[in-house]
Amino acid sequence: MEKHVEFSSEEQHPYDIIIRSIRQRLLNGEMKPGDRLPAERKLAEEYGVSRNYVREALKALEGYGIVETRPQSGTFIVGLDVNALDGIFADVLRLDAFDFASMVEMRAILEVSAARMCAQRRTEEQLVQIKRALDNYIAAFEQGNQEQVYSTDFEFHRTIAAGSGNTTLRSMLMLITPDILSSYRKQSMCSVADTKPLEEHKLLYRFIAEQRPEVAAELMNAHLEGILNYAKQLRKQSE
Amino acid sequence: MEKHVEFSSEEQHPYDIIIRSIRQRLLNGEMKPGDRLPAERKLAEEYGVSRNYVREALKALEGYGIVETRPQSGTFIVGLDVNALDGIFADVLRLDAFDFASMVEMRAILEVSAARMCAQRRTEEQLVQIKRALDNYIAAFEQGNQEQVYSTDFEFHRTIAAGSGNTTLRSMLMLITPDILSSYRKQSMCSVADTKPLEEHKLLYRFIAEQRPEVAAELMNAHLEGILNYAKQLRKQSE
DNA sequence: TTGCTAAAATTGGTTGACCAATTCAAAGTC
DNA sequence: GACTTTGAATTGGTCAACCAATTTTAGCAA
Repeated sequence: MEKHVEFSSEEQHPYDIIIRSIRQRLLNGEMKPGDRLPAERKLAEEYGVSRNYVREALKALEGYGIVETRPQSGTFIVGLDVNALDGIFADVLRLDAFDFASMVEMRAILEVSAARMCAQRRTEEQLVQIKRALDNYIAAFEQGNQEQVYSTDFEFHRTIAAGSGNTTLRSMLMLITPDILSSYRKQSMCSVADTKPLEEHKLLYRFIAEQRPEVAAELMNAHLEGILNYAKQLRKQSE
Repeated sequence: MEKHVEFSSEEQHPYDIIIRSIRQRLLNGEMKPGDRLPAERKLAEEYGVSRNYVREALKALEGYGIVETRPQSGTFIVGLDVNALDGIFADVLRLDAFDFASMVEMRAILEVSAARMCAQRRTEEQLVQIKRALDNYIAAFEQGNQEQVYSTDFEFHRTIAAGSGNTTLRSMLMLITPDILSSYRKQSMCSVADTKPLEEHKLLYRFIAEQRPEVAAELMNAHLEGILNYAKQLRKQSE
């Protein structure tokens, strides 16, 4: 293989190639759950890539629970059913291909749950932080700074997620929000001209302060409705 | 720094140290959103670690949308509000500390949504795959193989998530399920002796086949109720 | 002073080499 | 023959060095 050649957009990244290949070995029956897969050096040589890429790929697979790696011993396929494993593989390979419609839809589900749980369980300290985020949002609105509005809007929603008391929910929301934000920017959604979201944020804070879970959840749902409809349109278009 | 010293459980992994430090610089005001952070070599030298760890940490931060790295140019902090950025940092640092209660609670939220959406939108082909997973599950049950039951149960739920048509939902579920599964194993939950989940799976398949979203969602909720109660107990204990 | 050009320094991307822990099999012992 | 010992080979973990693209700077010309 040529040395020091950057990977053009046409050819796949070694990362993908390796993961796909390991998946193939599993489907072929060449390897079974529980087996130890070839050493990193071996894999690197087979695919004609550096060991770094192999390690990177294996690390990703480990993150998804497909393999376990024991130092100075080897990397092993976990003892799940082949079908189950293949399902995870499919997800790992597509993970960066989160389509926008799915993300937005998912955001709505998570945010509504977060609002409900936050109204139920928020501590006083968390409420203070939500209030602070709200104030920053209002200030950005009055200032008319579009970029600041995005940023503080994001922060407001994040504090609510934190107030849900569910660390997993919070992390998952964080996982998709940056992508969604950048999409908003491109499409110039949530213009600063529209004051409706501002009122909704204020009201949302009140419901959370008053600990009214269902009302808060409903309002959050309404708050994201515009975006949801947009997602539905996208879904229809792609059909 | 000593060479080739494995990191004991007491001292933190370089990965964490680097991320924490970058966060600190941001909070100090030493760096602002949009700034370029020091070169990888510089950071490596400062923290007395290898460049590998710096790159690993930066890659993680890039994955969470905190920084953007441009080849041969540098790594830049994205232009979000400082508060917003710090929120993400908190999540990145805690990500591997998904507490079990949160994960289980989250799983229930995701699975109920998945069941509903699956009943609405599943294609015929997806239905076939769900049926196949169900049959494997039943077979494992009759065979009395506990490990196989876990595995096929997991696969059944996965096919439903796939049938939801929402790739993000699917990926998120995949993200937490392995951890949950391993916890189940440790606690010997969902024993093969109990045939209730078996009946629920059969019924769930029927509702999805008949395209009855709300009933399917309700049943899924009931199906996970036992686990949810367990999570609530854990939450109370930790309070 | 201003604008342009080229070379030197800096950057992230990539690779090969080294390290200690583990594994495994052959030699040794009873 | 069964068990133990030992050392060589293999493993993942770590690090330093090299590469090409980019950025910065120094020099020169107008």
